[in-house]
Amino acid sequence: MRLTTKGRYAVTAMLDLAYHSQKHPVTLTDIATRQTISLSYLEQLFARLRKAGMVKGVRGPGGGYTLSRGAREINVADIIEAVDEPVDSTKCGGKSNCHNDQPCITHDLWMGLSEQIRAYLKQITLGQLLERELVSEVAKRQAKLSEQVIDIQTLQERKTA
Amino acid sequence: MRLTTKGRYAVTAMLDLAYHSQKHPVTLTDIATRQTISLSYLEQLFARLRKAGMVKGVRGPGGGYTLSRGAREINVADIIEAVDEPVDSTKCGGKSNCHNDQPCITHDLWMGLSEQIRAYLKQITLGQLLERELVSEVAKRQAKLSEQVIDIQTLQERKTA
DNA sequence: TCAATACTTGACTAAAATACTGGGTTTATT
DNA sequence: AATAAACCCAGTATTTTAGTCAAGTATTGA
Repeated sequence: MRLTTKGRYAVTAMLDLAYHSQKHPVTLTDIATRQTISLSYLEQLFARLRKAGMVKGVRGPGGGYTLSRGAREINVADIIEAVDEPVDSTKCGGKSNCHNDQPCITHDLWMGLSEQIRAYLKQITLGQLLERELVSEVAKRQAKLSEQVIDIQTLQERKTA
Repeated sequence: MRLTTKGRYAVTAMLDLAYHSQKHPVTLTDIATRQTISLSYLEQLFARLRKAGMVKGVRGPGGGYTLSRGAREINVADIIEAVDEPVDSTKCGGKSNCHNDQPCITHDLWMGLSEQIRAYLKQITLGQLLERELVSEVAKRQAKLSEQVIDIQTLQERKTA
């Protein structure tokens, strides 16, 4: 899970879209001027968001983009993953030479942390952000999270086994 | 708060250091070979980490780097912020033209989210990662977090006031 | 002292990602 | 038909990443 300006652009644009596309589709030109993002860059981002099934394009005059689901069904992690290139970050992936090795331990530690962040962003939806329920909503789900979350200790034990 | 490969390198290297520098200082050459990171790149990263006061360099034969504090006193957010360029991400900063404006609302929404992530990573220390207490430790602090966390609603109200 | 060790600094560079420009084509509305 | 919009590419400037190279400086052990 990376967190770059690209992801920020995507989330910002999706927030703008969610906010304005209640009745009519919203054109990328509108979002571009409101959020001061270049139109063509938005086109690139929305091409990916469309492929990921998060937005629907409506062609022709009066067209634009709408969310393909409710704002409450779209979470931040999915938006970021849709526009970001999938990062391998494995560096040892399936290689057998990296076995019970030091690099792999710290690698697993990072992976576990990264997974935590992803799980965290997965709980936060556009709807929550717009409705400003973020704090309470997230707080409510934290108990659940601590059980769902990837168990690093298990990962470690698999490695040394 | 960005989350890039650069930050990952830094955290990985710091984990390696925390793990190995219990008795003697650890040379960057050792970390470089263990974690397969180029020595000179590590030098760049550790120059920043040293300036941030997170590590101490020990010169001369038998020298190397050690943590300047206990592993439990060093959190992941600080490591990442030490090596990453400070991202402005304001885009409207102190400009008065961005007042009660649409861009600023979504901007604030993103800032609030970003702050949440930072607060989250701030709770996670090298010590926890090494001791594999991550899941339970974090779970314990979640109740506190929900109160400390930045209140987006307040931010919004300041804006429209 | 002297030499080995290791940190420090800076300039430079290749590669990748980011952000953007500009040209189109297609589709649907009026 | 004219227009407004999505959609599609090819290219490109900028920035960041990750690394190389080279010439230092400081410290310690023998």
